[in-house]
Amino acid sequence: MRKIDTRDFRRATRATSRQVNRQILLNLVREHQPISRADLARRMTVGRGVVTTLVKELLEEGALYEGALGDLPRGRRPMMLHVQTRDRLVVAIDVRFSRTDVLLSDLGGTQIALERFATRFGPEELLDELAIRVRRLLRAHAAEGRCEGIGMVIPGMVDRRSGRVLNAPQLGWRDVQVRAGLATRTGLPVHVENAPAACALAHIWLGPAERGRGTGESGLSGGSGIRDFVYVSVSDGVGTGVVVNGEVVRGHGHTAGEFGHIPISADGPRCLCGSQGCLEAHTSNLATVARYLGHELSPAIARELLQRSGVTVDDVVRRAGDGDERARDALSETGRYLGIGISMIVQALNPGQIFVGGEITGAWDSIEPALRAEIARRALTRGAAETPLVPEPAGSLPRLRGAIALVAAPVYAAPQVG
Amino acid sequence: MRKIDTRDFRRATRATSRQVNRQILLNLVREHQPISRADLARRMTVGRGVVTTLVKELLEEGALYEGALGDLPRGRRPMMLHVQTRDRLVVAIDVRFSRTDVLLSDLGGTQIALERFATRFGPEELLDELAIRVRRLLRAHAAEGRCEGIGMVIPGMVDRRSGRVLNAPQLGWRDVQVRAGLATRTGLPVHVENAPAACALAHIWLGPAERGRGTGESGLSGGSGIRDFVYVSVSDGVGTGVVVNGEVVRGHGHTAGEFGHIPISADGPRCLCGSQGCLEAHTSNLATVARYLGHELSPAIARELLQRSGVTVDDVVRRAGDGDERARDALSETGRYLGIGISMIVQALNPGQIFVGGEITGAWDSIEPALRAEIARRALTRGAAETPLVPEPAGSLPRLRGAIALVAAPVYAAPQVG
DNA sequence: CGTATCTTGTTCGTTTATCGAACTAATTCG
DNA sequence: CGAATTAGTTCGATAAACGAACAAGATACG
Repeated sequence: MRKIDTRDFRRATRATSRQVNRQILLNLVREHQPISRADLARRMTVGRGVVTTLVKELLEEGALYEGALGDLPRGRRPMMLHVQTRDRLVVAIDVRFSRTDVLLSDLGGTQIALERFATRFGPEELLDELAIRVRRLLRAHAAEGRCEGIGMVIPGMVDRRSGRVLNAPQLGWRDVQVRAGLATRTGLPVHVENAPAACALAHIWLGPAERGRGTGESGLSGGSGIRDFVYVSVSDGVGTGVVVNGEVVRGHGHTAGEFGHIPISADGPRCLCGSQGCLEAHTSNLATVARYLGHELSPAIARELLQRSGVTVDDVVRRAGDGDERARDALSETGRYLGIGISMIVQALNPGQIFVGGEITGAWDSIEPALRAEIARRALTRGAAETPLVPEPAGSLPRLRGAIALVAAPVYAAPQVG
Repeated sequence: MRKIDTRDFRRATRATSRQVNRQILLNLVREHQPISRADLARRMTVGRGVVTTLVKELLEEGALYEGALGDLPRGRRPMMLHVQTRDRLVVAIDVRFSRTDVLLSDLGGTQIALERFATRFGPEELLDELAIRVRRLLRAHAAEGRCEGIGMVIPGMVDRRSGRVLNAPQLGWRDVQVRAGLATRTGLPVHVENAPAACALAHIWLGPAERGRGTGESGLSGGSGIRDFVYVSVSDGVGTGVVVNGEVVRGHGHTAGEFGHIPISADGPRCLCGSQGCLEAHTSNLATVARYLGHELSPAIARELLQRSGVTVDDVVRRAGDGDERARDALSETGRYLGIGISMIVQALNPGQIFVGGEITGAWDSIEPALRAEIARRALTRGAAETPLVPEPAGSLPRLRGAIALVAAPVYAAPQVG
């Protein structure tokens, strides 16, 4: 029931049908591999002849490969098909205040090599440094012809289409053309996105991060299958990625998902954004640590306090695990405030699932009860009250997975038609 | 960048290309009529031959008709095309606590006949009554073969796919199969939807209501062109319809858009939903009248108070227009609270436009300044702060227009592919 | 008035997709 | 070994876009 945009539509040409079916087939293999041609034909309710020609095309392009023969009780044994991810590489970049991560990975999310360095705050200097490291990384792994592109996530507002960073307060950037700068330096296609939005994208395309990571089999099983969910990222800031109908919502001015700055109390602590009582001011890592130290202060004062005390969120999480009651209470209170914010998301968008990412998920048993209680208390329906909550530990590098998804998504996405 | 749903996808068949192009063409005529075949070919960047065959098909189906010859400086004069709306009728039904409206209209939204009657709260009784009235209405206007379907809007949660009302507190309905009941009684296709979501749908497909309504030319110009917006309906309850990428968002459990029950104050008035300080508790018509009468009470008490005083929102709006300072202050305060709620919508979804519907728009000059100020104060970007606000008076029957859109949308929507 | 020019709309042969039936290949069962 | 069964390929039929040629209807200009 989508309206056709008469200013910007895509007409069906002779090749469109094939493109659509090709992409459906590719995704069926992705989510059901290993799978035979005959099985694909049955799932697509199409003759096996069509599958033969589509698969031949995809094999020639290197998008699929033939594996072993399958087993059947009777008849000829089928040739099993797989998606090719090993020879299709991605450079994922995560820029943050404290440091910048550069990861060489394959399209399935399997990590190959990870580098870290102190972020340079001048955009040109950072891009120069990144270009050098990307070239070196690709050469070191003989990956120069096999890299499909660069995905880059930024803590701030990004115009994904033009590849411009609109405003990243943590980096002090405003209106910076990142895509063109890095693309000309490296000769690779570059995708830039806001970090929480990219994390949500990773859950669409790569599924939730595995606990026992590093397995040979990739995480390319194709995500949770739920097409309406919200990813809540809790770290220095609090941001969200909103997914509706299998697509990330970016809004009219590329600033959708800024749930971090909705007010949840009229007289709460002052926030960096200038407002008061924002969700972020109550639930960021800074707020949690300040609360642990016995203060509910404005971030400017809290930041100073923290530097003096030297306590980090990871410390609070660890002490909670060791049974420190004050740490558990501080985290539980963060969970309660987070619940107030998330209950608004539930009422506004009725997502099928909510992912929570960040360091505090390390103390999920301190967070979850208060969070769940607050959502249940405010929900209007039983279904909304029971919206599944899924924690994602910061150790699984969700932002880098988001950067990978930026490159993977266009490879597997539905062609735009209409 | 949409992910293909491998559990529920639509494969491209031989007919798909044509269906897509047919629908694009239909929408181009809809939004640019009168328009010639040659113009359509240029806009679609396709040969005129394709347009000829597509148009022939649409003419035979009665979706288009040929009008007069156009004028050109040189060359053969083009035959102008129009969409057929006059001979394609719709029955629109708006069920509310106070009354039920039944409207016979055409696909373009031009009203033909309107009936009103007291709502019967038994679902079966109401459906019986509706079936009788629909049949009578169609016979009286010799429209029995020309009716495309029935659109019905409900104040409550609706599963649009199955046509069930999940929960409508105002009517006291729970789990009522409305669609099947009315379809078998009338023999017509029936579409059921939550009222604010339908109002949003009307803005997608019919555009904003005209001030000087009743003009011969229909409102089928095709909407505002903005594909991300929110419709906020303020009446007995406060609800919203959320539109992302030209499509209404319904959520995982069909309850998206319940912004009315997000909390905007911790110690605010108690709401009918059981919670406290909900947006609805601060901004519903009930709340506005109570505030005018000098109380900020829970709705249960307020309802009784109102019945004793006999004052309605329309009275408050009228008195504000006459210069009553107390009325203006009460409405301004409603605007301020509405601004708090809407600023959350702006931060969450960054819509390109916000429509406000309901009786209080009759005193827009009392509402708007406080509303605008609150949004600007909380917005994170200049673009968000300047999000256009568009009032829609209750007199333009937005809910009935929503019901019409329920029938019109599937006729013109993009075919689902992928 | 006659002719060149220009634009609209139709027709028709070419290419390329799905569709479906026939065919070959590989395997198990009796 | 032969019948039955399943996988995968091939090939002719059909229907769509594509593109060039053509007819129809209008103006401009001698």
